[in-house]
Amino acid sequence: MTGKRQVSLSKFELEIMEILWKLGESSVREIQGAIQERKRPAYTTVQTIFARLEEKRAVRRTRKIGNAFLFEPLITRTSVYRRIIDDFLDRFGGSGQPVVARLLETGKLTLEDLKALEGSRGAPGAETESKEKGGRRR
Amino acid sequence: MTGKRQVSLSKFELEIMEILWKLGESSVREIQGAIQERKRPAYTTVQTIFARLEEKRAVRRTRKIGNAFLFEPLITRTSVYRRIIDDFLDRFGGSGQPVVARLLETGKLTLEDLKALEGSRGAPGAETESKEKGGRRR
DNA sequence: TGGCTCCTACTACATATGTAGTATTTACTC
DNA sequence: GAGTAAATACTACATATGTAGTAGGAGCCA
Repeated sequence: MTGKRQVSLSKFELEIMEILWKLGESSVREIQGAIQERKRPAYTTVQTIFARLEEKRAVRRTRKIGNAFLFEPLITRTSVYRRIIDDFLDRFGGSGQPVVARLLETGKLTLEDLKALEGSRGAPGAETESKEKGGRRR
Repeated sequence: MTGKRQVSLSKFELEIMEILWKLGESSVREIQGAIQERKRPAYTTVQTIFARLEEKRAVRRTRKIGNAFLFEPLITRTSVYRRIIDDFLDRFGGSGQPVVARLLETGKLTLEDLKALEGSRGAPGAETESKEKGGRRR
């Protein structure tokens, strides 16, 4: 492989990326506006994050509308998830058991989810990537 | 509740705590010695971490042996796990699905684990706390 | 008691991250 | 073309974290 170095995103960077993945090509203003009002940071703060995301090669400028740039993601949500999850699991000595236990405990994961996952297990091509549609609850 | 504020530990701090939970009351030297040689940091580095863990009320000094202090954990492994896992899940909008998918994908979680977890689900008192004995593989 | 060794207390410093201000520049409107 | 609004580019700064050096005190051995 040529480039494709594993980017690691901070919490806030990830939030910005989530919105960008959802909205697609967007301006800083649009992204900022899409953040929940309660936690909406200053415009320049979002801008700073974009600058950092550019450095990390996570996004790039596509074109200019008026005097504002539009950005688009350069990395997939799945690849980022992978990285974060793997990093995370490392901290637990590699076993996912406690994680899943906690997931069930808090209801973040249901038995139906488990069943579904068990079923898809081993089906070639049924990678995480194909599951991105999964409804996100909260 | 009086105190018991949620402590958040950094990656390295957690590693130190893991060793301390395993060995119980220990000196800085013992902890440092227990770290894999390949990644063993300077003695004073471990000491610095202990100072920070003290500030965070995660450990405390018990007594002195020779001119060295002994430390013991003040927080449980489970409570820390809870915190880390919850923080982590927050980043995913709350759904654990992709996490478990990735766990299965990498083999960090087996179908047997899932089955076991499914079984224990709903059994009152069968909280994560009671599972700390679970063998950690790596 | 004089050293030598080991430990503790402090200080230091780079990088990452959250957060935002200021100075310039760019575009559009008259 | 001049004015104004909005973006960009650059700078700044606090906190967290990884990492370790240095100075000075405590114990122990001869």
